[in-house]
Amino acid sequence: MTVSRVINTPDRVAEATASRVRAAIEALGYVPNLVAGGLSSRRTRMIAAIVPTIASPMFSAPIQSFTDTLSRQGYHVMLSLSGYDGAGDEALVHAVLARRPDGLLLTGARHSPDILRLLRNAAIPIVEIWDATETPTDMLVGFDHAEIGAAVADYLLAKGFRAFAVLAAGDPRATARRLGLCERLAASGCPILAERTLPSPSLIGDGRLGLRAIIADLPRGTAVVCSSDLVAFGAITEARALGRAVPEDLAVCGFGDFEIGMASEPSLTTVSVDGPAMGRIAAEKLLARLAGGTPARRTIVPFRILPRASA
Amino acid sequence: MTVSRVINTPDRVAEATASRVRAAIEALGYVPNLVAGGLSSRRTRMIAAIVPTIASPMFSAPIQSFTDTLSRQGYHVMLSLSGYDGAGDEALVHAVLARRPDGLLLTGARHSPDILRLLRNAAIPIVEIWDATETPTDMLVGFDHAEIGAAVADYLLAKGFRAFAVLAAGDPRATARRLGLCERLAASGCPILAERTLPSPSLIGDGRLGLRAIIADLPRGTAVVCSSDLVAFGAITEARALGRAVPEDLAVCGFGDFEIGMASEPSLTTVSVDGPAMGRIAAEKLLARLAGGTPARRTIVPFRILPRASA
DNA sequence: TTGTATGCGTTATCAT
DNA sequence: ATGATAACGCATACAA
Repeated sequence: MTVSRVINTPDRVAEATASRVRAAIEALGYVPNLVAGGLSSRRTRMIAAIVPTIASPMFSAPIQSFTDTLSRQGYHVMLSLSGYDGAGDEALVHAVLARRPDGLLLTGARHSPDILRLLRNAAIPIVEIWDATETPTDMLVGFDHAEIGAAVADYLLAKGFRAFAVLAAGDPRATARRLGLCERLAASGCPILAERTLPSPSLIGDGRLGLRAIIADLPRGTAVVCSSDLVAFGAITEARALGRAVPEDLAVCGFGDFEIGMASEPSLTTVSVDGPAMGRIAAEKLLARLAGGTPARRTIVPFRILPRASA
Repeated sequence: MTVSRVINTPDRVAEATASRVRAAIEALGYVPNLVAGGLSSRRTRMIAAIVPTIASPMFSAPIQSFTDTLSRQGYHVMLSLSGYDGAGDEALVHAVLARRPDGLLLTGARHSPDILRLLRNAAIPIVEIWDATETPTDMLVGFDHAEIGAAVADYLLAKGFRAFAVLAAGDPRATARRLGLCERLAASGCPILAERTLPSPSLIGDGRLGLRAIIADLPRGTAVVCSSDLVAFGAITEARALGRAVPEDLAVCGFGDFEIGMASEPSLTTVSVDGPAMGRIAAEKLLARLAGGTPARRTIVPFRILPRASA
């Protein structure tokens, strides 16, 4: 018990005793067992995070800052990669909760009833990122993808574009952006000349292949809206390889403000969303709750369209 | 005890009993507590991984496949990001070992004596990646960075280049590649006209800035060797922006075979190392040991130079 | 300031 | 095939 106090609440131990204990700890190479500590105290000081993948900056950036923020407060992050297909999600959540994390980060806010039941029974703080439902499971930090799609439409319409094509991944968030875009374009009477669904996560190569598949249908002056900067970079690369000038002949708009967009030639018009901030805020919400506070249930992070050279 | 058997060794339970137990599990929403299980069995079924960052594909790719491989076998991965400065590494390892992981993945094979003592006392399988020392702490999967540097030198010398510049990050592995390169070039009597140390992890922007800083010193025909494809992509971008043709005027060579190199214009000559394979093999080594086997202590993954358009 | 008793929720082991 | 008992290594609560 005295050893436990030396480690966790050194103030409550006489300095003479504490230094004897520390000497013994050093001599023995003692490493406290947090598994036992977690069982006893019912606090594991561990946070679980479930994201589809870390192979895309869309998730590696928030997870990086999420982990950084939590580890500064003595928490560890258990990372689980769910993929995009949704199969096995319930088993994954079950397995994660079996570790008794003190808190949980989830991607997206739509879950099956079975998963919701698991989450509620777990009775731990949960933060969902990358989405902006009005009714989060617990807490949320994200934004409205449909709104972004509409904003992109408005931007391109204001720039004078009247013909459009879409290269978008099929996951829920990319789909929401696509629908927001298409709805706004339809309301303006503008046609979608071609549309192509890409895999999630989509890479540069998917953008190249996607553009190649539709380019014959795209007259001069078409704006190609892409679901990520990687896709957009691929689309630009392919368009130029096929002799179509960007933006004079084809315009391209991305999403995510990844570093590649700034170095692209021409530089990439895109939507900036602060991924690292999302991860940090998610961590802060969990920490606040674990400290007994009541952080805002719902934080909408700003986005803004970055007009650059490609559209 | 019967519940435990239904969950872990269902074969040893009568089917009638098992189904009653399963019904109760379902009715109660019971989720087993792996913290208690781990304490009792002294197996946490958790593997810890320590890498500098996941913001670079250099590490996110291996970690992705490492995690995938382990989770298929019922293991969870606890991810810790160490940064590159080395400060706090001992505290980090200590904190990680306090969770009693069944195995550990580390980046690199050089550790302080204090850390080595911690690792040995932990008495768990350890696999080090991205390095190729002859004397791994336990197991290792990686390659010899100095050898890669020398191979790049040979390739460029064979292509006829006689003037060189280096844009390399300062971390131990990038440094090893740089030294291997410079040694070989020195042996061939070729000068390094300019050299620039970049931050770790280096991004596209670092490549741009780095090249801009040295470009005045680079005559036509210089080969610029970069410590990653991101740096190389930045260097190409900057060179072209400054009116220097690639590869006719300046040649550029990268490292890592990231996707961006294929889409780059001109396409990027680089060194291909199979990051996902490294992560998978690391996971397989740990799994083999945990299953009582004796996998090879040391696996060297192949690399090869990919001659493309930029050099 | 330090020490003692107890319980956290499992699994290993032995008994039936 | 199932049950009983005793750890596992800490932290909580209380006592001294």
